[in-house]
Amino acid sequence: MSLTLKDIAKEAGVSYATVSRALSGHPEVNKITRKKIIKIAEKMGYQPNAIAQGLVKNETKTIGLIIPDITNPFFPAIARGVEEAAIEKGYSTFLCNTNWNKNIEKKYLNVLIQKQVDGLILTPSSESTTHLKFIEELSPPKVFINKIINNSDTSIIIDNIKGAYQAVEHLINKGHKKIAYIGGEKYSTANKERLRGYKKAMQQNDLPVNNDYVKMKGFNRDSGYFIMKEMLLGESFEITAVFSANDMLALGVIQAIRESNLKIPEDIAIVGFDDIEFASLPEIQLTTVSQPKYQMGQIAFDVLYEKLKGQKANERRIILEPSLVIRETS
Amino acid sequence: MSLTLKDIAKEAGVSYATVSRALSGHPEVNKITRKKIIKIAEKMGYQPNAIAQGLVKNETKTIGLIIPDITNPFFPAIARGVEEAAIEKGYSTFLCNTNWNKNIEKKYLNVLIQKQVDGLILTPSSESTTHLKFIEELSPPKVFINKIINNSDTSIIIDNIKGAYQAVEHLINKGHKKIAYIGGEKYSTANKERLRGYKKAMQQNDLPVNNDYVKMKGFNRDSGYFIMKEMLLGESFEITAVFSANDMLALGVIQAIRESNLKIPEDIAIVGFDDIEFASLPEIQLTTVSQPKYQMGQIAFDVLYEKLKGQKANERRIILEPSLVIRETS
DNA sequence: TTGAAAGCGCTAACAG
DNA sequence: CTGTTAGCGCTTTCAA
Repeated sequence: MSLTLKDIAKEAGVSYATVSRALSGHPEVNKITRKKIIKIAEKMGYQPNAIAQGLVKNETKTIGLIIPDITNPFFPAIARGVEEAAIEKGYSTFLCNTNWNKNIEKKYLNVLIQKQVDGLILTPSSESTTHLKFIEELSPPKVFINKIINNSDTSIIIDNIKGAYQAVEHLINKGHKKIAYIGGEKYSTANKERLRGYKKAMQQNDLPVNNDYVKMKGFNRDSGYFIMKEMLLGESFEITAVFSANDMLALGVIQAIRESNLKIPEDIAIVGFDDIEFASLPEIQLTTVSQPKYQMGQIAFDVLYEKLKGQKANERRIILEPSLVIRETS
Repeated sequence: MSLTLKDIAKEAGVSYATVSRALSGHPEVNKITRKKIIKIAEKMGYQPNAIAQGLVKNETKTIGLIIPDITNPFFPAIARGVEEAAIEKGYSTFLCNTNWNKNIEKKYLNVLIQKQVDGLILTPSSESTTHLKFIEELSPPKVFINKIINNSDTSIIIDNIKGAYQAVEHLINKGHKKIAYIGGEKYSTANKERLRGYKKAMQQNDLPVNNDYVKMKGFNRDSGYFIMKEMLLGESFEITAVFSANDMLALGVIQAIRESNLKIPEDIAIVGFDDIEFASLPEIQLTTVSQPKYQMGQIAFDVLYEKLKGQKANERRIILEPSLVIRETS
C-alpha cells in the first residue's frame, strides 16, 4: 500500500534515519543531501505515516471536538471557530456528533482517547459526567464549552443566567406578566441556568412562576412545537409571552402558535437563545439572546493549545457575555 | 501518561500477548484467565492504543468525511447519515470542513491520509480534482458525493439535471417566462448540472436563456442576496421567477426581494434546491427540490464499507432521484 | 554529517 | 492454552 521512509532511503542511497532527519527539518543534515532527499520524496509522493509518528512522539497533532447536535446551527458555528483556530496551529480536528446520547458520547470519547488525540473540546449533553468518570484520570487535556466543571479543567461559558434574565426582563418591560419557559435537555447546564435566569427575573419583578408554564424536553424544533401545542390546548391558557431556551425550540414554538392563528408578537411574544443564522431571516426576525459562537470555538481551542504547550493553567473559567438582540417576535 | 498492555499483564501475572488475546476476544484463551484479565483491565481503566493497533493491523477503523460547508444544513444532514451508518459498523468518522477552499481541502486530505483512515467520503468543492492528483494513487478507497468521477471510484449523485428541470418546468407551468438562474460555486458539479437542467427546461419550452439572468457566486445566503439585489437594480428588470441552485441561496434571494417590497410569489416566484430543514418553516415555506440527504450519507458509507471489505466493485454511480416539493414561494 | 539500533504499544505467527 | 519474538513506520539517542 504505502510508501515508507525506507523506500525513499533506498532511492536516495542513504539510511532511512537520514531521510527522517532531512524531511523533518533537522539542522544536522548536509544541505545537498537534504535537497536531494526532499526532491525524491516529492517525486514519489511520499506522505509520512502520522500513525507511526504519533506512536513514537506520543503526540498526534489532532484534537477531538464533541458536540451534541450537528443539525442545530449553533454547534456548527462553534465548530468552525475551533477548526479554524486549530488549523492555524497545525492541528486537525475530529468532529463527533452525539445526538445528545450519553452512550454515543462515551463511545466517541473512548475512540478519541484510543486514537490518542492530544486534546479534547467537549460540549457535554448532560451536567452529570459520571458516565465520563473513567476519562478523568487518563484523558488528555480538555476544555469544556457551556458546562461548569469543578476539577482542574477549563471551561468556556456564556453567562446563561444573565442572558436569560435579560430576555425575560425585556418581556416584562414590554408589559408581559404570564411568561412561559420552554426548555431543552433537562439536565444540561444550558437548560438549568437559563431556567434559573428566568426564575430570577420573574421573582425580582414579583411575578409568580407557574409550573404549568415551565416545560422542557429536547433542544430541537419538534420539542418546541410539541410543548407549545400542548400549552395552547390547556384549558385556562393565559400566556402572553414565551422565553425558549434556544432558537430551534423557538422556531417550533412559533410554528405551533401560527397554527393557532394567534399573532406574534401581538398575542404571544417570543424570545429565543443563541442567535443562530436563521434567527435573523427577514421572515423570522426572532428576538434572541446572542452568543459569540465562532469566538467561543476559537477561544476554546486557544486555551486548549496553551494547555498542550504546558503553559500556565490560567483561569479555570472563561465567561463570555450574552447580548439581547431585539427583533420582531417581541 | 498511559496504561499499556504490559501494565495490565504485570498485574495479572501473564504475558502481555495473553492480555492482548484475552482483550481482543481470541478464542484460544482460558476462560478463567480471560475473565480475570478483563476484570483487571476494567478496574485499571485500560484503553487500547488505537494508534499502535493501527500500525500493526494496517487498519484504523476510521473514515474521513470532507464537506465544503458545515454551516449549510444540507451537509450536516448528510454527515449524520454517514456517521450513523459508520458507527453501526464500528467505524468512527472524522468530519472535516473546507469552506469551499481547495487548499484546505488538500490539506485535510493529506492529514487524513497520513492518519491512515481506512476510507474517504468526499463532497468536493470543485469539479476539477487536479489539485487532488496526488491522492489518486496512494489514497484509500473513496466515495464521492455529488461529484461525477471518471476513474474507478464510486459516486453517489442526485440527478441534478432532472431536479433542476422539474423545478424550472414547474415555474413555466405556472406561466413564468422570464426565469433567472442564481447559482453557487461555478465549477462545482452541483452548479453545472443544475444550470444545465435549467437551460434544458427553458429551451424545451422555447424560452430564451438570457445571460443577464444567469448568475452565480457562492452557495450561501449572502451570495443569493447580493446577486438578487443587483438584478433588481437592473434597468430593465423583468424577471418573474428565480430558480436558485440551493436553499441557502434562495433564502438570500428572498431577503433581497422582500427588501424591494415585492411580493412572493405574486411578483416573483422562487424555487430552491436541497430542502434543508429550514425550508419547511411555516414562515419560509420554500418550494424546493428535495434531496434524500440522510440517505445519501448512509449509502455513501455502505458503499465505502463494501469496498473496504473488498467486495465487488459494484456500480460506479449510484443515482438518486430528486423530488420537487411545492410550497408557497411559487 | 551520517548510520546503526532501540523502542513507541500492539498483533500475529511460532513454539512449547 | 500461553509465552517468546518479530515487526508495523517512525524518531532519536549513541557511535562512528
